[in-house]
Amino acid sequence: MPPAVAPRTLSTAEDRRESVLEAAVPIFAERGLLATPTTEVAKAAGISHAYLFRLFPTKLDLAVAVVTRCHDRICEAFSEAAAEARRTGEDPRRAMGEAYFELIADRDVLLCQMHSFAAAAALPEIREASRRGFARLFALVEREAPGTSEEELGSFFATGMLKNVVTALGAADVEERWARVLAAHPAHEDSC
Amino acid sequence: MPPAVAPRTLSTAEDRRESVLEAAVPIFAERGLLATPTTEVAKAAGISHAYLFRLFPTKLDLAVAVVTRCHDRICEAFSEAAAEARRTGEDPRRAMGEAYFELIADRDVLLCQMHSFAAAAALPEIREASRRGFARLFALVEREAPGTSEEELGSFFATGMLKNVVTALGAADVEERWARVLAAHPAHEDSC
DNA sequence: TTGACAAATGACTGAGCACTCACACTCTAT
DNA sequence: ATAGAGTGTGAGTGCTCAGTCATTTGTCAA
Repeated sequence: MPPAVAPRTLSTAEDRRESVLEAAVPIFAERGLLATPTTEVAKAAGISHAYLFRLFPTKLDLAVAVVTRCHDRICEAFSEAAAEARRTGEDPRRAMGEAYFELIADRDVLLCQMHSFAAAAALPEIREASRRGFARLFALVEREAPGTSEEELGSFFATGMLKNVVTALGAADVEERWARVLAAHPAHEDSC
Repeated sequence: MPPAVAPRTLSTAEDRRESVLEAAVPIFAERGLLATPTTEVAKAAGISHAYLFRLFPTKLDLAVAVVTRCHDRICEAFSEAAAEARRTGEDPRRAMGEAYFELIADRDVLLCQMHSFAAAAALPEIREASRRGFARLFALVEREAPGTSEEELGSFFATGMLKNVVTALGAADVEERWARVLAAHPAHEDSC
């Protein structure tokens, strides 16, 4: 609503879109961006299938919104962790890493993100959304942890991507050497 | 072929399965394990849809075979690179990293792998196949690059997972700082 | 030749799915 | 009251797709 004319409450349609996204994230996480039926999203959001398409004209529009929402959540978690670290004098980079690990523990955000990366190659709209998300995240880390070298930034994101896979595979439940070693990484927790 | 009984040529059905897998990898790479229609796989493999289901009883069976095939390819590339490095006196770990980077350049194997990781959470059969693949790969690296510390193993695989995402997002085509920095990682190329 | 078995297919089926349309209902401003 | 805009839905429509079945074709041994 660009003009300041309306002093009234938020548009209900906008609220609906919000709650639909909230409901959609775990569903897309399960089956992926293409294989998730919109009927299930509508059911989970408690609205009719027809109305879902009034709110999001196509399934792809919905998928893009879901991916963007996931990146929003990660950015949010990083910001909060960094602010907290600044307050307590902790290392902000490490705080963000830990916040990420906590965030992906519930797997919904994690899996949406992984599905979006995998689908990015085939769907330009998803690719753009994923790139935007990564760019925002990268800028945020650089801003909140100033003085981090390019080398360290690379390691930071590499570790995050490994955590993604390790979590998606449920390595914590596997009693094998590869799972133990990779789940424990990084073990050092200081510079080299 | 475990028993030495049959001195005759390979079963033709087995050959077909091979060529179907070969054709299926790029197709699953595009749309993912769930959203790829079996009709397209059959068409690409040059067989009827009906016969596809004789060769692979369900779509999930086919998907598991495709995932396994991708891990086979990676293992193969690693083995060859390590053997070559042993011959020339190069660092085998670095050789394997480079071989991986070359392998995923064509994206088919890469994308199948990423789709499988994302789908692993929801599909137990895919999860098992992915874990098996990761386990094989890990063991291979440990065997071919003996003396590698757990820390280094973690970094090795973390870098690989970052390369996956960077490649899937086509970061090489993006003129932004995040893309440049992450695509360049790791820049050091020696121990710390 | 024939019998037997494996390879292979065309033509279905039944379910699910993205998306639409005509039609309510519910506000609020006049 | 009532018009008009926005919220919301039931009932489709036409298509796609996983999986099946009856049948044909190819191969080879006796």
